[in-house]
Amino acid sequence: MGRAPCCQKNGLKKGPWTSDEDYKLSHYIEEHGPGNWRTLPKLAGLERCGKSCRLRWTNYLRPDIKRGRFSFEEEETIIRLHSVLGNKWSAIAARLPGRTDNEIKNYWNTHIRKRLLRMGLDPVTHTPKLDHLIGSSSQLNILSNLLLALNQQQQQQQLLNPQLLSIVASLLTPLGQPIPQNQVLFGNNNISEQPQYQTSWQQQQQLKLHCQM
DNA sequence: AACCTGGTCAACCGCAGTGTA
DNA sequence: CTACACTGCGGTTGACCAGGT
Repeated sequence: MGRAPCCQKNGLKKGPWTSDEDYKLSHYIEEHGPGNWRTLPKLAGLERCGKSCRLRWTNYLRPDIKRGRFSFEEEETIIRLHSVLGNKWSAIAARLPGRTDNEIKNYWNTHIRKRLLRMGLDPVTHTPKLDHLIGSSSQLNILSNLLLALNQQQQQQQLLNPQLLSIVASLLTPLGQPIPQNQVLFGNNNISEQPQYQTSWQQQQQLKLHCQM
């Protein structure tokens, strides 16, 4: 339970790695394996702490690391897994061969997070940001996004709040025309074909309340 | 050309979990 | 049971770069 001893004591090097250090580290690990990270730097002739070496190896030098841009499929996988796992970057990385948790975390924070925000989705909950929802002119788009998110969750066999579902269903129902639940939940393509939607203030408040839960 | 701003990402920091003496 | 060592993880930082003014 104790804290790891501070690794920067006694003049150990910090900051960006040189190609010489990279060579020493990867050469040593290829010959001996990582073994004990604490003793590795000394044995490999590096003036770094073990923690720094481990990070450099796992995030950069490991031979099975896939570099370059994330594919569309990878991006979709990250979004889907994040909606289930949250900020469990290592768990997400475990399902994306060749990608590191650090890389995924960076990609999330710099690309995906912003994209979701632009779409009016909360990057934490993957549900519509209700600040946008209330009084927004693009209410229908946001509700569609919510449906999409719910649909994804359902496909992943997650537990859904039935009350939330019924609220969303009612929000998307044309005035005085109840529509079958299946159509709402699985007929995303039909959303744009619905003639007219009205959302009452009470419905919005209800939804807000449920989404905050 | 110089400066500013925002995006990107490698690396660091600190905490928590686990193993062991 | 306790203390310590080691490892792993998530959040944050800061250097670097490109594009805009």
